[in-house]
Amino acid sequence: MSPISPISYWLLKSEPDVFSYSDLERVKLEPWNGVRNYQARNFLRQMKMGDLAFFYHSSTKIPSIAGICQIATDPTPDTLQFDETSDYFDAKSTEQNPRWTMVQVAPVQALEISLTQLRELHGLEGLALLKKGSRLSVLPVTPLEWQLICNAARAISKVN
DNA sequence: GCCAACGTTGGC
DNA sequence: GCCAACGTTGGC
Repeated sequence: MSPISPISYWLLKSEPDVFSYSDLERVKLEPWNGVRNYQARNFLRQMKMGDLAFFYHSSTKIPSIAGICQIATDPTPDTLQFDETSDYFDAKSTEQNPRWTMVQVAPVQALEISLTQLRELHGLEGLALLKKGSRLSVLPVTPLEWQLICNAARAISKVN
């Protein structure tokens, strides 16, 4: 009776100096909070528990996808928006009408492919990550793009 | 460290 | 509602 909805795919950016994929493997579960951009927030709100995401390392020597993680919860209000001591506090947010959203993420597996290698693939022309000037920290990936990237990353890791 | 691109803020 | 000024992001 309950139709199984297909999972969706995403990409999450993180600066590895702040929080890396290996940090996620260590802690096992991490709240993806502090997102304060409406477009990124709207994507967070579309996530469902069980969705998969690439974990992308930005602002680092070799910007890369570093692993796959799973969206481990449905979206909930970002607790930091209510915390007056947090940099992410938002005085305009109320418990009744929260403005910002978070999910929790869990590691699935390490998977490496650099931004340069991604740019060399054909079929990623629509991927927001590769668009000039794109600064979105949470963005959707189509099933085709997902498969293409996973296949390419595995082919690369066999060569190395 | 530079700088292009983008988002936000605030005066008008 | 416009837009200049400013702050941030993130690749290079």
